[in-house]
Amino acid sequence: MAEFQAPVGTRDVLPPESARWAALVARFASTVTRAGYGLVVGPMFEDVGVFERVGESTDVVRKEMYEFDDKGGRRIALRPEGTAPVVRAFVQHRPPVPFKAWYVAPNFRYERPQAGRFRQHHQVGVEALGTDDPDLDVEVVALCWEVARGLGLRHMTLLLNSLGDDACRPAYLEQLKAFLATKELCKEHRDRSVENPLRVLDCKRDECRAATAGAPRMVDHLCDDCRPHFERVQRGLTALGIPFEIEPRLVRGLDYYTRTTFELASGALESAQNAIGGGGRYDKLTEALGGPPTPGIGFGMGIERLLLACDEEGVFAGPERAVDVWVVDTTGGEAAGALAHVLRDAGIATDRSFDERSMKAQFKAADRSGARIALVVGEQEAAAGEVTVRDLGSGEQTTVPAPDVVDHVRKLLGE
RNA sequence: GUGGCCGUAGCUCAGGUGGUUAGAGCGCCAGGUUGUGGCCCUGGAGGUCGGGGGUUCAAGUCCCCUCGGUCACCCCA
Repeated sequence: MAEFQAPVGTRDVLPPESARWAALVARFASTVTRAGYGLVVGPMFEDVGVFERVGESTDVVRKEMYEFDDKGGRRIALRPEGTAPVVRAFVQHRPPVPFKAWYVAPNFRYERPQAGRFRQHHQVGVEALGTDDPDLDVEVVALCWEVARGLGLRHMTLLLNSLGDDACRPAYLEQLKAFLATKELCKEHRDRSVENPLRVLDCKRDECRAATAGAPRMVDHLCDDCRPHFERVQRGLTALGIPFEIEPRLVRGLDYYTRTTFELASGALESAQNAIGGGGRYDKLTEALGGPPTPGIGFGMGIERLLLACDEEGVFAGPERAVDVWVVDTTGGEAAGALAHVLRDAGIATDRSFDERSMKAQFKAADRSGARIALVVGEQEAAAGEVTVRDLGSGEQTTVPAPDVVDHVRKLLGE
């Protein structure tokens, strides 16, 4: 047991697993970039207020934040979620709308780790601000769906709901509150139900589950703005061939959501944590952070959970090899250095052995690396100014003049 | 925050009722093959038995504490 280990709830992602990680991020970036989303890079810690402002009654903010005072006495929190920082940046810089951004960043939540849950986890996500056009909802939800589909995931359920807006939600909340007042709730929500009755719908405990069985549903009380908005989102998704289920209990963990909320659940994950992505519309968030009224919508997807789901479904294995070519040099190693440099300069992924190991050892290393080709520089080749090119799959090899090596390798690699 | 299970080589694990120098497989290194990988054979390196305390003539093995891992509840990616 090493003296120092990664802190509780964190882990190290090393090669070769990290290559899969990088490939996932690249895939995500490609998908959303093609839809006009630009990368936003920001701090991974913020003034505590950025998060407090957006979710006072949520677990994430109430009891899971990593908070501390920095040396200047500022109250800091490691970001527990991705939306508030992007919205804070939007309010600070006021970029032209629609502002469509994507990110990849770590999130921190002080929870007990378990399968698919960490204290530091990583999310890729998008945020789009500046319009409440339901077509944007469709675009954003579709991106989330397509990213997962693109990885090869098939066993997924898209849950959809609408939480209404300022026009219809207050009246609904009163109804819900009145309904819940006659029920026995779990100890957690006995008091909190007044503060935020929606939370009760989300509670998994038996008491609350039973109490909310016949509760009024927000989707049945949407106003004349929200109802057609929600209907258009559904029509749009249907038109794109994206299947979804209306889930009236879907509240999500953060308070800022309005209208559309959604969650992508994996049917392949057997653990309790099966949400691989989630998000929704947050039309009041910019104002809460001191900005001009600006509607927005976004989602986040958990990289760890996406990869877990991929494991379960046996898809998205990641890159097979790290390099295509391995240089074997028994003349001291300088020739390997020179040859590797030339190949790398030509865009061919190349590695080599160090420490003047035996030819046998170098070939073993070549084999283990997964390289398809070994280049051999021994005494004979060095003397003749040649290089032996060996196909590690078939075992066939030929010796060519050193200047022709790159061309030969390219041909063998099928480029 | 609460609870279950588990901590022996880099990894996966053996080590009845406590008793001599703690083992295996895989991996790693070297040799068999003084210019060649995958298969095979041989050898080698590698362990504060998570840590601390206690019981005992004697603790990997029993007791306590602690740290860590894992799974679950709540909630979430």
